[in-house]
Amino acid sequence: MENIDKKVITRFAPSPTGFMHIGNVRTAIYDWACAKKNNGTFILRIEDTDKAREVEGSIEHIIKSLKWLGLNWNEGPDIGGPNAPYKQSERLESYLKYAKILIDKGFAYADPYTEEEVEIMRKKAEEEKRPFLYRDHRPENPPIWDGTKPLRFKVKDIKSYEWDDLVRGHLKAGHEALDDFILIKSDGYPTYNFAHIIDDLEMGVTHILRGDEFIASTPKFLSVYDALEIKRPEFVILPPIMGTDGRKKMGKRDGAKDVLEYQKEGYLPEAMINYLALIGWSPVDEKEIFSPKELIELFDINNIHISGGKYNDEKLDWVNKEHIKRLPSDVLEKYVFEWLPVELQNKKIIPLIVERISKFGDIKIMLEGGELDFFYKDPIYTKDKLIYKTTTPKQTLKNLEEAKGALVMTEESEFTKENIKAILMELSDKLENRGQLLHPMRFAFSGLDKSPDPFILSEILGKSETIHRLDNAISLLNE
RNA sequence: GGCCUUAUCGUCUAACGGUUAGGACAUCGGCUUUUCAAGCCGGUAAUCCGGGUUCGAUUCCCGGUAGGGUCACCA
Repeated sequence: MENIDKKVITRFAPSPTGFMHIGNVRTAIYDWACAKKNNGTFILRIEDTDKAREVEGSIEHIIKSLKWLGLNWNEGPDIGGPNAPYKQSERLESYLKYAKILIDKGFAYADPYTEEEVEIMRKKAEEEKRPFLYRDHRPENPPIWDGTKPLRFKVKDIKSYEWDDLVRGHLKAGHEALDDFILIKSDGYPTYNFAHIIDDLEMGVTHILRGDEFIASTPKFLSVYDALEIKRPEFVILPPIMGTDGRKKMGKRDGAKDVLEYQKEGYLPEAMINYLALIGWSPVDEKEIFSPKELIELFDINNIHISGGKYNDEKLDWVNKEHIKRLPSDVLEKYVFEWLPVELQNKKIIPLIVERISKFGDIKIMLEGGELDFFYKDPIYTKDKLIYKTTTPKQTLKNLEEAKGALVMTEESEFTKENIKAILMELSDKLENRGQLLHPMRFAFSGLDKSPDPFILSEILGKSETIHRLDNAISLLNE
């Protein structure tokens, strides 16, 4: 409410340690939707302060993922902005500036110990079954900080912090959550705990959306805000996304895959956004299928859930299918044709494919199963396959010849599935069982146990090919 | 283990003290039908347990149980 006339500024701040998985993506979606909803600014910032864990090519990969999804940012490393640069490794001066302020205020000091020495103290505390706190070992007369030692924050006021989160409400932490943590590492790079605060301050970020793993370190952040005497942004804790199996939070280890894999499998970006938005948030009217544009309109931080949800790819498939159904025909055609060999790139077979897939990658499976072979080559099958269970070869032959006779009389321009259905239904209704005609027809066209109906098949094949395949079946029966 | 936190059908969720606890996915059944798919109709299925507060608790409070998070020179 205090931000009512203030512009909303959010940021998505991944570290370049690998690909984007659905957890990262959902955070980005909420950041994006939250900013867009309020006519605000959405910033992409790269948190590359851990050089050891950095993975080559990650930044490009992250940008590619976000672009595929259409989550466009207003400021970022690739496009710049008023608070450039947007990579933390290029913002070291800022961190140094605020580090000096903290030193001057007596809120920071050089850590004289080596990493190994601290580790020994930690182990000892562990053995004695008491929590390790660095501040219990705080040096009396720390050396002057020259940048070669870690710079630590000095907690002056050990207390239990309480604060308000826009999703979780009132939160609190024990005083042991407060410790003299490292602001700047011995390699000169800042830690997340420090860097994000400075960046958010300088970039004017109003809302920080992040996972619940940050609840425990929030008191550390608060103590920095206090020491710097700056106003903190709104905190928005997002519920975790659990993996399909088990109850563990979804991570790269268990099933969380690269979001670009979904692109490769033929999922629609708008479907990914739709489904992922729904894990941990839901609109007031229970609307389940929405476009990214509609999401922006519907989105409200107040409707973000508190507890976590499991990722479920069956529901993703359903959402994706719903989005495929809503695609304009020219866009749909473009997508489908990408997956088809040239000889199958025919508008007529699109509906037949679309009702059988939930993602475009399923087309590949149809192709491999030979489900679409009928379209460009004569089916191969044995005589007995033509005979419906309640009839004889002789009767089947008669039925097919009758049907052929009727279809031959049909004009090429009248060769639509509706007309064909009318003709064949009339004939088959006279029989003891419709299957006595319709089954051999279908088989003559497709040569498959499972296939679309003979009417649509016939329309797709066209008059001459239809007659040709009926002739093939008839001669097979005459053998 | 300490601290923090969460808890509605199998899954995602609605409910903001009073509902036959609603919807969606999945599942099952039916319709349609020559098979498959799609579509339409319908069914099964949930408030973790125990105490309070209240005329009345899914909802508020306490305890238990179970889950998650965190305790780095990672973010």
